[in-house]
Amino acid sequence: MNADLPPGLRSLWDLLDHPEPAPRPGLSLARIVQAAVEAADADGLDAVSMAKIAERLGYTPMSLYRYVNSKNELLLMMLDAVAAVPADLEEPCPDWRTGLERWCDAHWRMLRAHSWIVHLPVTGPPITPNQLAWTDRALAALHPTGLAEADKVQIVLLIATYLQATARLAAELGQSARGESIAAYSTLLGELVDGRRLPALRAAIDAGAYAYPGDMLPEERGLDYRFGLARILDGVQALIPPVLS
Amino acid sequence: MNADLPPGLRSLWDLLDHPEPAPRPGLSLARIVQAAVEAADADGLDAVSMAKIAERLGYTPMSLYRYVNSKNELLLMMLDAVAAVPADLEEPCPDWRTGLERWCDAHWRMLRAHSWIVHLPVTGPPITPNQLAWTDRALAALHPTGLAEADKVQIVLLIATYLQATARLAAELGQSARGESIAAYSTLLGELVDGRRLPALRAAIDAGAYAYPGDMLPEERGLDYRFGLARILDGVQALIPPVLS
DNA sequence: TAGATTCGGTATATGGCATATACAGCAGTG
DNA sequence: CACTGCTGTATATGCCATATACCGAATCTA
Repeated sequence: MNADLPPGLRSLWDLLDHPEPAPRPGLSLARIVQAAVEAADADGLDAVSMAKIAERLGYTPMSLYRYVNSKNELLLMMLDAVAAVPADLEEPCPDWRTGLERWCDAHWRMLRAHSWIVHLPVTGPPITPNQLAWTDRALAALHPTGLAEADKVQIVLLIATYLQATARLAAELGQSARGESIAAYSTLLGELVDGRRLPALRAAIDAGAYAYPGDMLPEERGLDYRFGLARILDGVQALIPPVLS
Repeated sequence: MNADLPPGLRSLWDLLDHPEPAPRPGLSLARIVQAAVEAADADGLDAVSMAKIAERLGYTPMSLYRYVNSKNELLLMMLDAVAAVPADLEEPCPDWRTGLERWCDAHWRMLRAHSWIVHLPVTGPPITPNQLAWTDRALAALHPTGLAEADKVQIVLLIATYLQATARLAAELGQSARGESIAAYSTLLGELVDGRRLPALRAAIDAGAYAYPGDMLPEERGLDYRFGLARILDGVQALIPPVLS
């Protein structure tokens, strides 16, 4: 509309529709990262492109490169911005198991609150400050076990990768709202699986191992990390030499 | 039936019952998938674009769309093409633990032989024929435990996600040849980590938990899945009610 | 056998993407 | 005054997936 408006009037009319261009106190790294995180939280990683973030801030795409060397770097900064370790994890817990469970709970909440994290293109091993802070807290939680440092590191790796992978699966299954998609998944499985070709899987399906009652909340639906975590922690327990009392 | 099968998968499952008609000269689905797998094996997923695969076959980019509905579908087919379950997993193993270890060994070999698998953009929960075949074999391996089907499913999920995540980490760390990059990683950690801020991590580093002796092969270097797997299996063991003899 | 239809492959174009390069205004500073 | 650096912009390159229209040949149909 307003296509043939004389050039001088154009800006006047534009001012009517968009009263204020925008109060722009200037670009900054923090504003860029914040805008990118907001976009990703709302619409997923696809909503994070240099052009879209710049537009959201009222600038041109190239302007972002004054503050960020590449999109990959921006993604890393988004991750770190979102991965602050909550304060209540700081207090040491005498019981290693509940300490680790608390750690997992906090970590899980973070992953689920920003589910784009699990879709980030992988650039390298964990190295951002907050990633290392999470590692540190988990190692601290394992301190009461008296295990060797190398073992503790492996265990933290095990737990962290497990949480991440489970969050990823949960994000995939839960992306259509309200578990609708998980129901579709289980019925789909039921149709596809041939009992002659895949007898064990067929038996599991028939036993209802994939059918979660409809009145469960998504978090209670087997997308939960708790079962797997319990197995892992049992395995860790078995590694700790029994205390002679 | 099969009402809601995603479009890409339909053909994958249909191929099971009606194998491909004839390998005539000219383009074919099999040739496309094969070329794409070769490209990915050699140069990673970045080498898989419609144009590049077409060029590798001596055709124009759009020609591929006669056989494949989208690139995503092609990626799914690549995955399934590469994920055949080896025959020696078919024989049942009376000892569930060694059965699962064999399963993991085979799965790990597949993941490491085609490390692009762990970088595939995630499209949904596992649903291709061969993915389900792997699940079936793992469930079968767990049969001697006598556990509930739902528990077995969770355990398989746990193990599979763990393997995948570990393979992903291994791919990242090992991408520059010969563990050079893992050495760089550990020295980098040593420089970054402040003992006041991250005491537990600092202690682990100082204890050498991240320093792998240079004469180890990459597979023995803590990028191994065996430690974590042993913990998981110990945890599974703890779930099995002891047999009264 | 004539006409229509289908099939395999192609040409071209659209819109998105990250980002290299060059440049314009403006701040301050000598 | 000229100079320098800082911030944001304009433009362009090359890659990407893919929609649409087309073309020749084979195959089917009347």
